[in-house]
Amino acid sequence: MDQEMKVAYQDDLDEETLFLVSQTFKALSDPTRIRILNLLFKKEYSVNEIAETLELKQSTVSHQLRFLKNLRLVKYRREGTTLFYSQDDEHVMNMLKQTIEHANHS
Amino acid sequence: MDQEMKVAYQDDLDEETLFLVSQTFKALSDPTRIRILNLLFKKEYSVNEIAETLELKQSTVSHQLRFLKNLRLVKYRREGTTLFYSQDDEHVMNMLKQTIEHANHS
DNA sequence: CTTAAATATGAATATATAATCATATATGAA
DNA sequence: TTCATATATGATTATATATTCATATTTAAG
Repeated sequence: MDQEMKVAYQDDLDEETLFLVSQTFKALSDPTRIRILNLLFKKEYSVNEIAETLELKQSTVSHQLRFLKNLRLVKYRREGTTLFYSQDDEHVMNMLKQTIEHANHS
Repeated sequence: MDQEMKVAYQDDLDEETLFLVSQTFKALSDPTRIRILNLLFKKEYSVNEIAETLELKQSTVSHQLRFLKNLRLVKYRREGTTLFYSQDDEHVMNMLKQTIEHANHS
């Protein structure tokens, strides 16, 4: 490896890490997604239940769930025509919980 | 308080919390800001040092530092015409460090 | 095979965001 | 005061994002 590249990168992050980290935090940077994940702390919810509870359009919830699903932050199980979504990443959910608590008593 | 409002809000977050939490994560959702904060793990840097190290425009760095400063994630001290920026939020920096490590061995 | 219910999807739109350029401001030295 | 250096700021532009509407798809029931 070239000496100059080493120097240039020694205090910087590689692209893959940067992408993964930024995507993870981006998932938690939108109020709607935070509200959805906050629901999923306690139990699983169907798409419609989330929409009703949070007073959001069904399509809004579905789009955001797809986003969260792609990042493997949520998973679902099917029961007939109903899909029950639940959390699927302990690390991220813990960060969210911590930050909510941090924000609450500040 | 109205019964209906209670019901609507019981599993939801209040607006202020939601704003604080989303802003915090938004700060960490941009690759450029992540790279800047990643530098500040080790030591303080001037604006120009950050720009040179990360090969960014001076104005880009300055804009992003203002963003991070507004959220009190960084602070600075002056030495002549030079401003040295450093980290100013342990909780957020720990989250970032954890997530970088998590991303690195995955 | 039709229908109803639940969910997903695509297109459109409005808004937010990041980077850049040009320039302003601030500090200290001469 | 003049100048050089470091940093900040405002305006512009390009891109990304979230929401919405309309409609498609999927599943199970009848």
